[in-house]
Amino acid sequence: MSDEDRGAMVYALLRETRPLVLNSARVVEASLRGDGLSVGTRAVLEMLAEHGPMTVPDIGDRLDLARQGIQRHVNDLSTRGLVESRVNPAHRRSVLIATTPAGAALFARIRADELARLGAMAAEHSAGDLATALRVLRSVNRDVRQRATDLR
Amino acid sequence: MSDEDRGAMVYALLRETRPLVLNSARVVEASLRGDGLSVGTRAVLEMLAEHGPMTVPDIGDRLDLARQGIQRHVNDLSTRGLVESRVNPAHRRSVLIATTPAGAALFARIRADELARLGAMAAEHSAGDLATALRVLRSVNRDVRQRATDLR
DNA sequence: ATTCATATGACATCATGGTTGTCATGTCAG
DNA sequence: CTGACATGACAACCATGATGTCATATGAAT
Repeated sequence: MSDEDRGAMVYALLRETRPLVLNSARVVEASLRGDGLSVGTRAVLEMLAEHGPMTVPDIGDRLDLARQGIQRHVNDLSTRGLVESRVNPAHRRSVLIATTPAGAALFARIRADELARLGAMAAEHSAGDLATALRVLRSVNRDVRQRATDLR
Repeated sequence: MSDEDRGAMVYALLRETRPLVLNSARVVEASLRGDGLSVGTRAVLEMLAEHGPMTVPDIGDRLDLARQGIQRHVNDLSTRGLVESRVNPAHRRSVLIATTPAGAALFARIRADELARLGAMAAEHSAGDLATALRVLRSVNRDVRQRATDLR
C-alpha cells in the first residue's frame, strides 16, 4: 500500500473520531449529570480507579493534559469526597491522589451502566474486527501522540 | 461474543478516541495556525470543499453541531474570503455557503500536507486492517450518534 | 555539601468552542 | 389562511484546554 493510500485511510479514520468523541461525551454526560460529574472529572476518576493512586502530574501525563487542568478536576472530586490525598512515600511535596470508597463505588456503578449500554453497539462486527480496530486505533494514537509531543 | 465482552471492547475503543482527538487537534492546529484557521473552521471548510455548497444548518447537521456555532465559523471564513454566500434557488432566506477559489485552494493545500504526514502513521498495519478499523469506527459512530439523538 | 535545573502545588488569566436562548422573518403543511 | 417550524442574527454562559507565574521541594551535577 502506498503512503498516499495509507494517508487517505488514516485521514478517514481521524475524521470519524471528532463526532464520535462529541456524541459519546453527550451520552455519557447525560447519565453523569445526576452524579455531578463531567467527562473530565470522570476521566480522572477512571484513571485512579484503574491504575491506583498517583500524583496529579502523573494523571496529566497519562491523559495527555496539563497538570493544571487535572488539578481542577482533582480539587472538584476531592470536594465531593470521591478522591483524597495520601502522603507520598517517594515525595514529600507531591501527594498521591486516591479514590475514596465512595469514589470507587461511584465509578464502578458508572462503568457497569456504560458497559451494559455499549454491548449493543456495532453489533454487525465480529470480536476480531473490534480487536483489529482497537489495535489500529492504538497505533494511530501512538504515532499522533508522538507528533504532538514533538511540538513541545 | 457476549454483550459484556462486546461492551468492554467498545469501551476500550472509545477510550482511545479522546486523547486521539486532542493530540491530532494539537498537531493540526499547529500547522493551521499560519493560515489563521482552527480545527472548527477547518472542519467547515472541509465540508464545503468535499460536499459542495450547503446551508449553515446543513453543515451543523453533518458535523453534529448546533447551527449557531457553525454560523460563527462561516462568518469567520467569510471575513477571510474563504467562503461566500450564494442565493439558494430552493429557499429565499436560507443562503448557500460555498468555498471561494481561495478557500478551495487553501483547503486543498492543507489536505495535501496532512495526507503526506499521515502516510507514515500506523505503518505496522495492513490496508485491510485499516479498512476494518474504519468500518468499525463508522458503526460505533452511527450507534452512538443514535443514542445522542435520542437525548433530544 | 552546594548549586542549579526541574518538579510541584496553588493561583490566575485567556481563548476556543459547545450549549442555550431570543427574536424577527421566511417557509411550508394542513 | 393559519399555525408550526426553519433560518439568520445576536447574545450570553460555561466547561475546559492552554499558558503563565511564584514559592517551595526535589534531585542531580559539580
